[in-house]
Amino acid sequence: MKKQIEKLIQEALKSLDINEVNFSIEHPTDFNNGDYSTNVAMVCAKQMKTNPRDLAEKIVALLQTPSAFGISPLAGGENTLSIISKIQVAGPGFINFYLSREFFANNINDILKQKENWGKNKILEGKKVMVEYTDMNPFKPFHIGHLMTNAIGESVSRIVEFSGADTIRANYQGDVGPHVAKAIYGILNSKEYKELGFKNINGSVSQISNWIGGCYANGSNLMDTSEDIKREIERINKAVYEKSDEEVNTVYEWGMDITMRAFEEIYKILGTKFDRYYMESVMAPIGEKIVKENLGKVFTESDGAIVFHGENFDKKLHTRVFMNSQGLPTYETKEIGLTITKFEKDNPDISIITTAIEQAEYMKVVQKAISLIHPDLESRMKHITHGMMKFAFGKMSSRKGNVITGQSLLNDSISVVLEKMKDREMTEEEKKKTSEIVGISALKYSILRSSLGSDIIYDFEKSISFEGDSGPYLQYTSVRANSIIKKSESMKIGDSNDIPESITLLERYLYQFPEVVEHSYDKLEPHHIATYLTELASSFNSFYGNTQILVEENKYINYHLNLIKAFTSTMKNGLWLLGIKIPERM
RNA sequence: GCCCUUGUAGUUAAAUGGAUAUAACUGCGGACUUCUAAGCCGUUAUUGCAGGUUCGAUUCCUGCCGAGGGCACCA
Repeated sequence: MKKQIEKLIQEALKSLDINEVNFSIEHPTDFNNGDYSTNVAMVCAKQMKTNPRDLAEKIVALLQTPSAFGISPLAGGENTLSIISKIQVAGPGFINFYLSREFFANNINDILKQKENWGKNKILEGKKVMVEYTDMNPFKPFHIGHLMTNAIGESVSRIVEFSGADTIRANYQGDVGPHVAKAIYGILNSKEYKELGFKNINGSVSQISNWIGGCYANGSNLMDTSEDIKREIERINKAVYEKSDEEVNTVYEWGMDITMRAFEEIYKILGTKFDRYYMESVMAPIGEKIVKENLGKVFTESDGAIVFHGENFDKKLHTRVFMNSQGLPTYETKEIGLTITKFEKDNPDISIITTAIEQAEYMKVVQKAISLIHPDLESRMKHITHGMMKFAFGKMSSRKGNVITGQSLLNDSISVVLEKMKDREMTEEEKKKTSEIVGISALKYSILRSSLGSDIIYDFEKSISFEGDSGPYLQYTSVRANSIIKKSESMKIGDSNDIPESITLLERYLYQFPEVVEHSYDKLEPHHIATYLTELASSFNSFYGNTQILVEENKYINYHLNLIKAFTSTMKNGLWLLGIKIPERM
């Protein structure tokens, strides 16, 4: 559509002897100003030494008459042209295009035909895209920061998938390192373990996993209190690497298994299924080899360590250590091992990593080092960063134990939903299932509704909403629409195909869905979809509130039902992109 | 000190350089009693400050102020 309008204007410009101008075609914020609008007259006015309105009038005249370039938009030519009903000059010189009744009616049929493919594009057709997100650390709790990365990463994966790519979801886990040693120290010195060993540690996988998270916090805190404990944790750390202590090995295996299973339970609730799991301990030697091979070329020795002087290649970068002076690989080196592994094994066309913003500068340096070794990878690595989740009263730290776990937040959200549903006539089973779907959507939406840059100050009352601009609002609207369709199936409905003359706001939003998906991919920002769906749902609710659909007097009933079906298709696809499911009832 | 991100109604957010800055929450007021009221309708703006570029700036550039993050052996 946009391209067709652009072509028309290009033709008109050519006949005015204007070439190579960058003009834009966009949707006016106010629908009174048409469905599409272009600023071309303002852009060219100076060059043509005329005022924008006069030029705009001239262009419109060309567009409206069969002309030298042989297209007559209003004459109903082959493809385009019965779709535009009016072209008008307005404001400082905008040319506004109004789409025709016919266009909107055809669009609804189109949506019904395309169903689950409605909104997809082919930008990434034939390409392979890897998206890494969530990046859990075994032995540490799944907290709300991970919830954030997961919601964003999953949505980005789905947007990429909708754009035609073969999508691979990846998760990178810190299976070794000081945090593991601290947790193991905490476990070994817990009352429960000391008395009866593992026999004394009961509960569900997630409960035990929480308990391990507590042990980690204890271990961290104790480390600061005595040199002996610090030395003991260092010993455990070494033992984990070398697998040299039998008791440590046993606790390690047990803890890894439990925490990884607990994560898997949460991924399942959240709707994520990873295709690849990478472990830090495996990536370390791979990265180490690469760093050593490029010593003297990319990396340099300094004070006994191996470093990369980023500032020598880009003054905005800085120096980072890749191998410390004891000869051990740092996180930077592991990142290199990870990146190279990804490209060697899966060879994605694009590799996207999603993390909090604190990793931004670090990642730039590491990616620079990698692209010096493999220049062809530079344009294929993308890093998406998002703000951090914070408490109103300071930074959250799993080391201090003041974290809100993902699970407890989910539970809070779900119980709010249950409270709202207490008077609904549903089985307990259905209530439970529904409250889970709705509770998660409230959380996900609160994360995905805003652009990725800024921090989110976490406040359950304020940030998790169930009304208005919220996930449940979108679900509720879909449920209401579905229930009309369901009811209509058991009714006798005439076969009138009348189409109302006036065009609803709902229709003016519907056809824009594929454009929004494309834009969202282009920016790699899911919030454009969230914003759009809220506008779309709001336009549906207005329509719903002002129109009685399933009544005999409604002569447009078939058209309305198709419109509603087109709406529910769009909502379903759009919410899928946000990782949100729609319940049967709520 | 240098670098990155960020600053929009009382609050939380939106706005590929466009027209009268868009919503939600809160407050106040209202309608229907019908397909789910988690809904609908009405009612509030010096875009942190000062310059610049532009026909046009919340958006781009410069400086200042505030918030968060990063800058050598943590992950």
